[in-house]
Amino acid sequence: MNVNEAIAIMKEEGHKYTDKRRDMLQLFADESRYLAAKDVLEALKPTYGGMSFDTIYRNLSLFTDLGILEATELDGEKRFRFNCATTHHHHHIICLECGRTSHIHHCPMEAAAVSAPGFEVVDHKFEIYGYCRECRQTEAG
Amino acid sequence: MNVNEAIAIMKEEGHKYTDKRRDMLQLFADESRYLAAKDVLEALKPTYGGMSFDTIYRNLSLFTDLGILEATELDGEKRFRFNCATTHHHHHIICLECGRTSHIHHCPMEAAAVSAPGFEVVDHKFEIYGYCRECRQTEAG
DNA sequence: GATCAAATCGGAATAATTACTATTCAAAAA
DNA sequence: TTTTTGAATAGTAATTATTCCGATTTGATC
Repeated sequence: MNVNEAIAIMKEEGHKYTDKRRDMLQLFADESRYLAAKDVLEALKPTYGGMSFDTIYRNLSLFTDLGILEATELDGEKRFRFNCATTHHHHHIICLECGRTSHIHHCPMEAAAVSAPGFEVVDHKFEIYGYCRECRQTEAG
Repeated sequence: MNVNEAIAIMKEEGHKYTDKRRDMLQLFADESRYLAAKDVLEALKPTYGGMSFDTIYRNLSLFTDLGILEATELDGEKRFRFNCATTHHHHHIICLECGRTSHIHHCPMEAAAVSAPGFEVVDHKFEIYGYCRECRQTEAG
């Protein structure tokens, strides 16, 4: 998934291509980490002074529905990142300080002998939380 | 972990034993599933008409700190359940409808060849979401 | 029973998110 | 290019979950 692919999907599905949508996509492409709604507002404030939260939330929701972004919930707020699992399914190691991520190339779903007969699985989550090397060094310094 | 153990821990740590705390613990012991703050209020409303959310949140937080409850975040709200991982570490299969849980007796942390050198792990989550047999039957019927 | 700190109540404050209406604008048609 | 039209947006109000705070109550200790 890259910005052009995302734009293609968006147009394909009959959604309008606006400056704000382009810049939001570019932001997520540039930052390979989880961002909250307020982070998006903060990042686009220099360009669009009065950008509405409504716009941000609506677009985050749209992009997630279209598979362009993936979402998780951490510390009381929803966070989004560019969907990097389109080529192969994987999970994330997430830094609690900066939101930076690494990949886990092992999906436990395969190994988990699901011991709940009759249970219909619709989703799963495997995430590791902690502090990345960079944040630990900053902290130490 | 059971109610008596929980009460023992609470007293041990110098916290007062109140009717509301006893009933909250009993509620979590009876329901082996994730409950949100409002679920607790709902359940204890017949006994204590005007129970404050402050009381509920404060106690949920206390119990979690003491290791009596474990918490997760789902669909915009924090949810809590009796800590059932005191004997052996495990994860949960969670019904999105009723919150009922089953155990996953396989922790992916052991197998996950963590590919983030320098990363300090502080927590991890492995959860499977879907619909349990009971809720699917209710839905179908 | 008296004392005191902790627990609780009730309501206000905060923060994230969603909803609503008037206005603006991208894209297709003329 | 201009017109048209419905989707997108701004600005603000409403909603929901959670936390905070001063006044009051209560469990545990003496």
